[in-house]
Amino acid sequence: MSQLLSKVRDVHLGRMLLKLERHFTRQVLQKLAADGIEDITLRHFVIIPYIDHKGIRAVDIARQVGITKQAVSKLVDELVQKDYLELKPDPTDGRAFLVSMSEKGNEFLKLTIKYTQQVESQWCNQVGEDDFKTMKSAMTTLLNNQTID
Amino acid sequence: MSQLLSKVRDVHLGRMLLKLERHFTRQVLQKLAADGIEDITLRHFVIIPYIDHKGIRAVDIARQVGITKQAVSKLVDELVQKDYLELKPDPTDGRAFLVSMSEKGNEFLKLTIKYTQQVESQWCNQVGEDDFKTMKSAMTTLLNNQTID
DNA sequence: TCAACATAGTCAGCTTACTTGACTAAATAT
DNA sequence: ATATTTAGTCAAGTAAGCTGACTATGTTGA
Repeated sequence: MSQLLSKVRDVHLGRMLLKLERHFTRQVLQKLAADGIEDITLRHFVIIPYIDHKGIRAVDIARQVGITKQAVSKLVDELVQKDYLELKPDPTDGRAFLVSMSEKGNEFLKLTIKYTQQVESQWCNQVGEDDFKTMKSAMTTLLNNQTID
Repeated sequence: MSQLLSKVRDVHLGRMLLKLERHFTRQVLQKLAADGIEDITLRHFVIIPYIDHKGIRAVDIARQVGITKQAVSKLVDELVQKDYLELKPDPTDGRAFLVSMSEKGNEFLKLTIKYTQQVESQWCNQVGEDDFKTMKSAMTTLLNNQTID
């Protein structure tokens, strides 16, 4: 029995993924906080990669991220209030708004990219470049194979 | 700018980890549900690997899992109520209880091990055995390197 | 061409999975 | 023996979503 148990402990991939994600997030947030950015969490960052200069509708963010439009609406609201995002009415649809980056948003984005990359290269050093690349490409394959939202 | 954005989208490891974890969990739960087990979530399963036949105190589970003793207490309560776990007073400490597996708990555990392994081998087939092994060992290294709770 | 349906976004309230804080009772340390 | 720490509980708060009901536009097909 205790052999079974130790198997679970070591092998359980879901748990490993969860722990790693938590750690990754924590590290990036620490770096951001060190720069005085504490009004944003990586939760907000979940929608940021889907926003470009052309503008995107909340519903389209929701679809791509895989969360409800209500959740997106809340995130966008918060980010607009904090001046990271801007809203413009969609000229082609009277119901919709186009979400785009503000000046401040672009600055934040650059910083975040820098920091996520820093954490990644730290991790890369820890496991070696070859293995890190293999890990990431395996993860990419898995993500592409299963239809995730 | 849009190049930067696409970089974030592709590269952001934290997001990949989160999505994969979500998918892994969902798949295992589906298999359990197909067996009629719907009163347990992988949230519960988070503490289960730390429980053995000798018994363990809630506080020690909390320390190892990295959540509060209150959260553990709630999880244990639920699992005791559903008959997966048993509690015995700790003979060496009048304040403490020892948490251990019940019959039903052991059955559930075996099933869960089977299913997590099934999902893993599915994933393994998708990326190839070599890459899968590399991925997992890289993840293990990363988890061991950072002091996670 | 207008009635029927679909879609974008909002508001409200629920849920999950924790957290922090305050407490009791037992153990340990000085 | 008294002070401090520790195990577990109770209560309330919080984060980050969800579902459901709604309004205001937009699209479609009989």
